[in-house]
Amino acid sequence: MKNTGTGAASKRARVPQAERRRITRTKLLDATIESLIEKGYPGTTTVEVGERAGMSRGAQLHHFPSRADLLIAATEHLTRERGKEFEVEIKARIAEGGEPIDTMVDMLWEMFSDPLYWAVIELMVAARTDADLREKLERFERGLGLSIQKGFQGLVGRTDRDAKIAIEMTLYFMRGLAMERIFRQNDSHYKGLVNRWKTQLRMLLGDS
Amino acid sequence: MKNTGTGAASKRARVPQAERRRITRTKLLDATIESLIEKGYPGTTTVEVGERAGMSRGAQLHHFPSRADLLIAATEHLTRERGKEFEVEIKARIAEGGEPIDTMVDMLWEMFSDPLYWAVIELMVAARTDADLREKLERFERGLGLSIQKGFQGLVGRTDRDAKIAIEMTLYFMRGLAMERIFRQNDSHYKGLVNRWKTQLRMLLGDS
DNA sequence: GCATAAACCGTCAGCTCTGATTGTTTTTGG
DNA sequence: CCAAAAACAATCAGAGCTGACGGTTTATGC
Repeated sequence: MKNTGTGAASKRARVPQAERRRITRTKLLDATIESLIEKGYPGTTTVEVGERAGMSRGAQLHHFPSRADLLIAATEHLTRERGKEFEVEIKARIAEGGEPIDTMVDMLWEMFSDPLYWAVIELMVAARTDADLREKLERFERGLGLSIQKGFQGLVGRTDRDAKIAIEMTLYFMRGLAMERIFRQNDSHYKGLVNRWKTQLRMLLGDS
Repeated sequence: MKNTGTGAASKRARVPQAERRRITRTKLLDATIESLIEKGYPGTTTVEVGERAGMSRGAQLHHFPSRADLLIAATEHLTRERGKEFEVEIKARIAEGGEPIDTMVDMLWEMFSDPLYWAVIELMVAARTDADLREKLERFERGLGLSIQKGFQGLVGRTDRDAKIAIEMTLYFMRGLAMERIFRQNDSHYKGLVNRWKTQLRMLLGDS
């Protein structure tokens, strides 16, 4: 679609390097996340990822020289994906007339119960015994945490310590709840607990 | 101390098979847990465990023919260790004059923040993508859950649904909080949150 | 005691995973 | 159009892990 430099007629659509690079890397990183979700951290081998991405060994190693590079890049990939999205989405929902705290809690639970979060958990547990990974993932966690805090502040207009802690506790509760889903897949039960949490959160915020 | 069958004098203390077996297996299982804590699930190889236990390859494979057998046995080991202990311990502490709910929450946090719980988490996450392991670990979780529920019921005399759910929520909160320790090792911060939870729990129980 | 079985030992073959290497195609800059 | 660089391809050697195997020691039942 875009002629750069050369004469008049561009016969076929050449894909620029930068774009090819981006596409291939994305394919590989998506495959990594997918594998983390389905096979877990130990099952996510370089071969497994390569096959999922339909990528040759050479191409893969060209972009990510080692398995560690791949996994670390995967967490950065997650960071980009889940980055600012939260603040925007929550504002949108409130604008549609949702009750702020209910909406907040519901959105968080959607996030924690999303299959994508399994990948985060796999990486998190692996990060415990892997300093490099831990450093990257901490960035992710902190970033997401801040985004959530801001989203919340923007919606109830409270920046005090108690409000912050209330959100923090909410996140911990959600994480613990999310992990229970390893054993039990009873969505309605979880939904019930999440609803109870709304009341809890209101109390934590000193509301009634 | 006990002569079985043979004549009168038992010259030297022969170690009976059953005892040897128990000792060796325990050594191997302890080494497995230890390795899970230090090296994580993927790092817990059969060689690693064998070395930690100071055990030959043959002996190891005699008792646990495969790595999966070892890991599954390790969760059963955990189950035995952490079995009934909770009910007893909590009663003891209350008897010493501890305020029931505070004591309960403190004890739970001690449990979740114990290094041993890292092993549980490693197994839990691995169990998500491993059906055999999941089945065994579910047994562990359920058993522990029941033990905690009973301990709690015995101490406040409530068996209603709300009380049960309050405890359940407490466990989820603790689990999520425990995982945060992968990134931050700020014990006093966690202690503060745990203390706040005590208030939460009282509210959940309809106390004031 | 003695045969049997269980616990224990050390080595090895087979497999898988990783990352290195060499070669080919495609894009870019001049 | 051409040289250089980047993307892609395929094969391969090395390392680590698993589980099998044959052999040794120690306890047990008769």
